[in-house]
Amino acid sequence: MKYNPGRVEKKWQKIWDEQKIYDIPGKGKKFYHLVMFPYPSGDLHIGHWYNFSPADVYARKKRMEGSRVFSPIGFDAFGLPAENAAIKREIHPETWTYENIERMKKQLVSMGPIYDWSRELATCDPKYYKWTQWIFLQLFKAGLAYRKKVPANFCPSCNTVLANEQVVEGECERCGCEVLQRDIEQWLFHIREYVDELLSALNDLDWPEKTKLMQKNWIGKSEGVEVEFSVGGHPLRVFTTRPDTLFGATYLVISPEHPFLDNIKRTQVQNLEELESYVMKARKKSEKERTSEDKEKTGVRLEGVLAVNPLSGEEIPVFVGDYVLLHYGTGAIMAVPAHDKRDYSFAKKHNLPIKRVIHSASDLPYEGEGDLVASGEFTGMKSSEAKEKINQYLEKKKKAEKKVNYKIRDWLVSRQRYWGAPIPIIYCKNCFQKKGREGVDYTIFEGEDHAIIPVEEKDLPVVLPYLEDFTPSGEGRSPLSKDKNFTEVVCPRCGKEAKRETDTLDTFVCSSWYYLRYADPHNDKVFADKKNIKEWLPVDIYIGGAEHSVLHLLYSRFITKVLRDQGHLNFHEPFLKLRHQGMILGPDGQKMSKSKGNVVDPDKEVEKHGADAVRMYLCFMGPYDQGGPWNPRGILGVKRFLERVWKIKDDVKEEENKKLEKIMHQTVKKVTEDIEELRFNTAISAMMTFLNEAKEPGKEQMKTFLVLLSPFAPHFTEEVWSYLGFKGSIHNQNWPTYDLAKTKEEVITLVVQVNGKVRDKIEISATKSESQVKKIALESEKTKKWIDGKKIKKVVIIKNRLINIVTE
RNA sequence: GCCGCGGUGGCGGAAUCGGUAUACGCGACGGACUUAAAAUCCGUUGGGAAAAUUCCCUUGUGGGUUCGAGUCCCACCCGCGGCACCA
Repeated sequence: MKYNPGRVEKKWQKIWDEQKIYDIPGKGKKFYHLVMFPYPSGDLHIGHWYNFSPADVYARKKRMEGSRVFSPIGFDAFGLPAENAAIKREIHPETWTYENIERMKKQLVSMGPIYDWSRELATCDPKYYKWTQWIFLQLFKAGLAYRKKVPANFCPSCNTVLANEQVVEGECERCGCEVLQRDIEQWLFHIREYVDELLSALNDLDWPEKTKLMQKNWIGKSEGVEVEFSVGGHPLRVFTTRPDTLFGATYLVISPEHPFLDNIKRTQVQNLEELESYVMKARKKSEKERTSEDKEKTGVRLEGVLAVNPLSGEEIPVFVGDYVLLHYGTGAIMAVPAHDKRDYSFAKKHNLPIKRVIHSASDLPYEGEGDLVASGEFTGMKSSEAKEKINQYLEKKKKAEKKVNYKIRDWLVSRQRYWGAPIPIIYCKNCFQKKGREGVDYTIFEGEDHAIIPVEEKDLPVVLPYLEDFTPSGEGRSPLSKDKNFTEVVCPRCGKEAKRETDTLDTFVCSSWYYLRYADPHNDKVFADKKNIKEWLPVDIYIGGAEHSVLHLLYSRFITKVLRDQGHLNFHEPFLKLRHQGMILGPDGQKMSKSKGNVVDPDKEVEKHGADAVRMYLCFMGPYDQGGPWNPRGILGVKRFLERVWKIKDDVKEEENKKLEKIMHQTVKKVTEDIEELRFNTAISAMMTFLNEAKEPGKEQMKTFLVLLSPFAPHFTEEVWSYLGFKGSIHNQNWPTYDLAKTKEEVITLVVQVNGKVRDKIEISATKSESQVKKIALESEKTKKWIDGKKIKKVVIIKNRLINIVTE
């Protein structure tokens, strides 16, 4: 009879659940095994399966090796798609989200994973986001959360702030209106405070080098100098990493938003109209447009304004150009067209002088270092020396200061949206009037000065009200601003009328600490009890997509460090070991998408072949971190493999099959090592090789083989296990061990090479000495033919593998 | 443009420290079983020459190091991912 996965899988899932066989045992070394929790977007797709099922193989093997494996799951449940679905399909975001969670849970169960459902969480649950809000308050109290005007994409027709994703080619995705950049008072986290540690601590992490490098580049530390120019009589600082090229600075460029412009605009700039229209235009462009390589670098010269180079005393023109960004460096640059390609193309376009100050044989622009030319008293020095000397010279004159700049910006955490955790802040006009600007945090809210009052911890959570109408409010405010019951509150400080913050938190805040909550998900006194944190954290292995290499992983590291500094945690890094899975492509080798019609539906595959076959095929198709195309026929290979195991269960003999002893030990070794390194594909091929040899296995051999297979095909192996009358659940067996001595071959194939070319292969005993090997090789008829009277120059012997005879 | 990763049969891929290239699987071809087909089982399967023993070629391209290179070095070509006027 053929194996019937549909019936068998459901049967065992029910039994495992009833008997709670995956409950964490009391003994053993703790092992926190984490997968990136899914966003409940609708259905579990094949990418989720690719993250979760090979990860589950790993967890199961660790468990059988005796670790207390903790493998929780939950849902990253706040976010924009819920709101979009709500508006499109007239279903409340909450209903939509929870319906999706229910469906996805069933699909997750169908994979047969060992998840501990008693610890399931969803970030949109008030019991969860109470602590997200609490974490916000910790940052606020530590001075790490602050308000600032930040430009946002704004659609003037919908009157709403748009996410980057909602801006399509500079237009609003809903109404097609041109999107503007508009400054809005928003909340930010001061992640820059932690950059040095975020950077240096990367070294100790067992993460892919690629991911570490991406974080490093994202932080983007660069050491340089701020140099003061005199512009129209006013001091203006520029940041440069190349003070050695100062003599080559032929103009300055200032960012269009730079407040410095106010100093000189009215009094000195002769082409004010041109300038203002340029600034207006620049404000419409997104940062991407401004900074795109293929777009021309635009700018407007400030007529009537000159800058004085502090080193050469030379007077040079000044431009406003949108390729200079306000938030990086000082928002102004000295342009050295001979030695910077962006300045070079700008200079070419505006016909500005290009002055070489670094000697090199190559064409301009030359961005490397070298000997200085045409640089006054610094001429002839090397770049490195000139940097020092020029710094010293300018520092003495108080015209320069060493500075470290970072590319990373502070973390913008407020969102003008409904489906998120409300920011636990109250704005009080009365408190501001009473205390004034001294001794109180204040901000502009609804156009007036207000004191910023954090919600009292005892009043958490600030519950997201159930709105019927969650369309944007207009004026770029969150839909929450329309609910007076929510916005109108009593100030916890003075007891007078006050207003609630209506922005919600970025979902990255919610997902930056969920791995802590799993340790103690039902606690309503603290975010997680210290004892539980100590029991499980930090995470021993974290498995998920490479698309989170920067944001999620960096934010989680930051929050961990903040909570540590507030005395709530005593470790430094949340994820000790990190691994990424690759991406599953459609059968055509393209990214899966509905429009291409190449989407693989895991539910259908499970129905056709069984969850075990899907799990195994995902493991087998290629290296885990590379992913690859789904081949609908490929899954038949692993399915046939399982069918063949199903057949040999009836050929199992009481006695051991001596012929299988060596390959058995080899297979145990290979599968054990490969799973540890997440090389699931080669682990499976080793089991296939074993099965190809294994006719009439002994009872113990069959047991061992089934246990090796059980992490991959948990339902199937449990069924065979029980069919053969073995006791208990296969999943509570110990992981098999092997004897290294018994994996060794007694007879090896000696490869005989003459001058590096294989000329013969001879079966010999592995115990032969080097001189015996040499004798055998030289006596071979096939070898003799190639040596044939030539003088032997050299013989190289690699033990138990190869001999290379080198002739004249 | 910069950074990172990769390029091996018809296809997915394997190959420890530089030591038998193409394991394992898919597909294809031939055979067994069957009235037939599916399923299953057995065999063949990198390319070329030859009746055959056998020989030559082959890991994107071209060079190099080495007794020996898929693996190391240099240059180039192609594909994928990330970042991007970052001064």
